Formats: sequence, structure tokens, C-alpha cells
Amino acid sequence: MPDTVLSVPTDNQRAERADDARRRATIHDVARLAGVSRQTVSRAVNDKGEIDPGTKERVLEAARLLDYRPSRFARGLVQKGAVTAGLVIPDLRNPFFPEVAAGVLEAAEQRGWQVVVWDSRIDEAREREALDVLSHQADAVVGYFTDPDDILARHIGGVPLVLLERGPQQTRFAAVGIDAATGVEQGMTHLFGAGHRRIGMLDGVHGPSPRRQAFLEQARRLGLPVDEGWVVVCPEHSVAGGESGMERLLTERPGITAVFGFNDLIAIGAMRAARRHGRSVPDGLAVLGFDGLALGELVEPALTTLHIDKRRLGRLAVEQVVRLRAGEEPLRGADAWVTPELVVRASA
Amino acid sequence: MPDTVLSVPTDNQRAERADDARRRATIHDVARLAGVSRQTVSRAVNDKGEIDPGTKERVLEAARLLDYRPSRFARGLVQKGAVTAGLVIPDLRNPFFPEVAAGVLEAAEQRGWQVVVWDSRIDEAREREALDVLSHQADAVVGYFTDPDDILARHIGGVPLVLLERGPQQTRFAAVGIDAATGVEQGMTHLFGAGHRRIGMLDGVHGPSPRRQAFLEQARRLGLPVDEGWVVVCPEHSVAGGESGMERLLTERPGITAVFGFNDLIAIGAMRAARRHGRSVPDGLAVLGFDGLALGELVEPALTTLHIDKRRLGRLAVEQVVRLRAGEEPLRGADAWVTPELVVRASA
DNA sequence: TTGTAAGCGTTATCAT
DNA sequence: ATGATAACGCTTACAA
Repeated sequence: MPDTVLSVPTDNQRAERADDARRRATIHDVARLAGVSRQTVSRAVNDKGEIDPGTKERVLEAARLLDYRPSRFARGLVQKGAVTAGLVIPDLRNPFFPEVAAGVLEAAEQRGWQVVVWDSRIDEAREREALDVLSHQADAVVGYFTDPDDILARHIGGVPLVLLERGPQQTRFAAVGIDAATGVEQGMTHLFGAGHRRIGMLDGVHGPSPRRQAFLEQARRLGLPVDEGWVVVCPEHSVAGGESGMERLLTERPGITAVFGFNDLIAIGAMRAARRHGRSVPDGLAVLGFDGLALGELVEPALTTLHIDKRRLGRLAVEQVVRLRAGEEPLRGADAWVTPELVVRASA
Repeated sequence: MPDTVLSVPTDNQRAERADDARRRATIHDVARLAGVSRQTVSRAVNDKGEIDPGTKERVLEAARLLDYRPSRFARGLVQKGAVTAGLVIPDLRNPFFPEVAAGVLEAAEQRGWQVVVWDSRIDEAREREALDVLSHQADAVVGYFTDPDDILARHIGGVPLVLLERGPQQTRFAAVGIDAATGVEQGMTHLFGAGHRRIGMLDGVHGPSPRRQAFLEQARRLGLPVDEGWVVVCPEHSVAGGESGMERLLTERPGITAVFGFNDLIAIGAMRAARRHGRSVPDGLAVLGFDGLALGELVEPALTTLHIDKRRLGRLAVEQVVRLRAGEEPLRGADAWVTPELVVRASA
């Protein structure tokens, strides 16, 4: 018989379950303890006006006692407006990416958004996993991805996606990129002007990357005796990767007088390897980087590099998200590019 | 009269509002378009078994048409278990912090948690703002904070909080720290052993920091003629900050033969400033860093430093969160410390 | 000042 | 295989 009474409806059922072991306190528990309605608890907790100071104090005390915290889900359900973006970065320990992330975070903060960060650690499976999770938990995703569009589409499932460093012509998603062609042209022109003809490249990716294509194109334009055979790939985008790549390049093309690095870390590795081979920089070998990391000013000799405005890249990505969410077309072409700028220091 | 009919109850009201301009499609809209119940939509979308392949296809098509995406809030409300942690970092562009963040992200990922990252940009107001937001949106917060406990308490409001780099004796919150005393002792012993007696310090914070206290204590132990007057504060924890701090130190204590940096960036700045003053490193001036950044191996001369396992620091912080959430006592004392390790390179 | 009722969008449970 | 119904925890009307 008591069963019948207790199962009347919901409120009494709740009362039954109230002393469950580790259940988090709800607004209802607080209301009951304070002897008020849930609405009154809400008023107290959210600091609304219309409430008696005494009641408020009592409610807050009850909340404290029960260690009550409003459920963000229940709140989100009823108050719209909280925006969460996902950010997927390949490697937080490559100083390039924290800079981009800083740009994203800054722009997001200005809009009151939150950013969930994933470090995919240069693992395509983890990239996809990030998409799977973030497509459920975020309102938009920004990041570095290596999979082709159709795979990404399968995992992002309708959530706005902005790809970092993919040329707009390489994807149907929104993207922000780096104007590799212009950057490489500046760099090669500089090396050529300094008298270099036998220039090698330490690329960062297999296959026809924009940087490599631009490199080969410039080599052709300048009439250099340089082709694919002068390009060595450093799968690891680090100083160590640059060192071992340079070892190989020096073995395969001992005649080179200059080398173009895929990024600054690789270029710094190249300098170190070159010196170990008894070639001083820049006289025995000129080294050119790509990124413009702060680090480049600290090494000896300071690194000549194509500087990229990394924060801007991040901010631009957030702008793309804004457009996407507004139902507008994302920026395409040059508006969605960051153009590198040659910074001449000592290494080339 | 039609009004009466339409306002029957909720379902029809919804039908009315369905063609609202920019309202995001809900499961209900999809159900209606596909001519099935909401439950069936749920089954299709979540890839559950019990559903006719044909129906499923029809539902998914409708979902695609309406650009339907499940609300993460509604989902979170019914499916428990999604954990979001907040991470507050002072400056993503100081290479130290991305390493710590990487440790946090790694440990969080292993547990299936998500991490919302905030860059407080070394601004106490922004730190508090981060707490205000994250205490609502996250299930726990990990981070660097400068405010004293009571202020933090006011802003964190009951959410588990783990402070980074606060000695356990300095806070009643859970914390993970660095064993500054042991680190400094190693460093000072090393410098002393190399014959240095007049040692300066470039500290990073005003007031009695653990590192400074340990420094002064070691100076006393070793009988050095060194006191507070040999400490210069670099408010900016960067190479530039180290350079200007070193300028001052060199002016105030031209007799120093060695300098202890608050961190590696400051130490590198010190090396540069010293050299500009015509003092070679390490012969004219020995320089010791604190952090063990990868960067330290790349500068010339390579930096002798107290290496900190930064990832471990981050992972440890997540472990503390786990304890807190389980209602256990957080680790205290040495278990919540990371002990620096002296790495001798060329600079000292 | 306080309480009642409805609804936010989803999934779980139990029928059918 | 599909649907009805009841939660989930909260806030926003509106009523008292």
C-alpha cells in the first residue's frame, strides 16, 4: 500500500531517491532543504532581485551545505547563447601552433565563446576522433586535418568546420591558409639575389605540397638546376627532423649552397647539421626558414625566415566560423590568406 | 476559430512555430518531416539497432535536409558522464605553458574528458573572469592563478580547483607544485662548485617567491655575500624581460660572476644582455636557467638549467582533479611536486 | 515576495 | 520495428 502512495507522481519519487549515495544535488534538493520552491532557489542562486534577503541567505546556505551547482546542461537547454568551438592542433609543442591557438582563443574570448582544445599529436586517427567528439560537443570546429574532404565530412556531420592551412581551392570547407606561393617567391628571390643557384629544400610533407610546388616553380623561373631530386622530406617537423633531413640532403646533393626549410624548426635543424658537417652558416651554407618563430632570433646565427602572422591566422579562422554560423559564405581566396613576409637576418 | 484548434496543446503550437526563420531544427522537426516519432529519429541518428533500414534512411535524409544536429545540452541532460575541465594558462606563447597544457590534454583525453582552455594573458582580472565562466561551464578547473585563496573561492564557487605551481602549504585548494627549494639547491651548489661567490638572481615575481627564498637561503648556507639587493625582478617573463633585468643587475652589481634566472627565457635574455656588455658566457658570466625548455639547447652557448618535467606537472594536475571528483583528499606535499633536475650544458 | 506550471531537446523504458 | 510517456535540471512566464 505505501508503494501506491509513494508512486503518486514525480515529486514524491524524487523524494525517495534524494538520499541516493553520490548523486549530485539538484535545485530540487536545495529547495527542499531550504523549505522553498525551486523557483526561489533559482532566484537566490542567480542573484535575481525579487527575493527576501533572509530567504536568499537561507537558500544559499542550503546550497552550500549540499554543495549544489547548477547543471550546465539544464541551463544551456533553457538559456541559449553559449557557444563552444573546438580547436584541433597537431602538436602543442611546436611553437608555431600555440601562436595560432592564442589567436583563436583571443578572438573567441572577445565573442564570449569557449574553446575546447585537442592536441591530435599528428595522428590522423586522433584527428578523426577529435571530429567525432567535437561534432557532438561543439558548435563549430577549427583545426588542422590531413584527411580529404569526404572523410572529414563523414566525421564532422553538419557542424561548421574551418580548415587551417588548406588552400581554398583544395577543399570545399571553409579554410584559412598561408600564401605559400608568394612566400616562397620572396625567399627564392632573396637566395637567388645572394648568388645561390644550387638550392635544396627540406619539405615537411610527402606528395606535392604547396610549398614544394612553389619551390620547384621558382627554381624553374630562375633557371636553377634544381628538381624533385633536390627535395628531402622531413616527416618530423622538429629540429631533430631537420637535422636528419639535412644529413640526407647533404649526402645526396653535396653541392648545394643554400637550403629552404619547410618551417623554422627544420631550418634550425639544418643549420646544426650543416655545422656538424663543417659548413658554416651562412657562408658555407645559407639557410632559410618559414614561420617566423620568436626562436629564430635566438639561435646563432639568427634565422632568416618567412614570417607568418600566426595570431592573425587564428583570428581569421574564428571570423570564418562567425560567417558560417551566420549562414554567410566564408571568405575565399586572398581574403582568407595570410601572406608571409621575408625577414632577413644572418642565416641567409 | 482556427486559433482555438491550433492552440490545443504543445505539439500544435510547435507546428506553428516550425517555420520560424532561423530556429535550429530539433528532433521534433525531423520526426515530423520523416513522418515518424522522435524516438525513431533518435534511433536513426544514434545508429541504434532496432530500426528498419528504410526508415533509417528516410530519417537521415530528413535530418540532412533540415541540417539537424542534436542539442548537446539536451543530450548532456539525459546521458551523464561528459566531463569538461577548464585550463587557465597565463601565456600560451611562453613555451613552458604549452608543455604543461599538453600534459593536461593528454591525461584528459585518456579519460575521455574535454578541456576548455583560457589564456589569461597574465591579467588577474582575466583570471577571475575565467573562473567565473568556467565555474559554470566546467566540472573542474586547473590553472595558474595569482589571487589569494579567498578571492579564488569567491569566484570558483564550489567547483573543484587545482592550482598549478602553488606550494601545498600556500593554499587550501588542491595544488601541484615545483620543488623550488631542491632545484635551487642543486643550481647553487653547482655554481658554487664552479667557483662562483658573487651570484645575482633575476626573479620573476615581486615579494618573497619560493625561488627567491630558496636562493637567499642557499646564499646564506654557502656563506655568499649575497642578499635581497642582489635580486632584480623581471615582471615580464620573456627574453626581453631578462635582457632589461640583466641590464639593471649589471649596473647595480657589476661584480657578479654568475646569475640565476627565474626561468629559461629570462636566463636567455640575461645571456644576450651580458654579451652586449662585453661579458662572454660562461667565462665572463655564468648563466643558469630554470625550466628546461627545448629552446635552451638551441641557443649559443647552450643553457644550463633546472629541468622540470612539464608534462608530468600537467598530468599530475589532472590526477588531482580525479581525486577531488571522487571525494578523496588531494595529494599533498612531495607527491604533488615535480622536482627539477640540473642539466649542465655550456652556459654555467 | 513566493509558488505553480510549462517547456527547453533529448534519451530510456515500456508498450504495442 | 515503432511509438507513447516519463524523466533529466533548469528558467521564464504567470498567478497568488
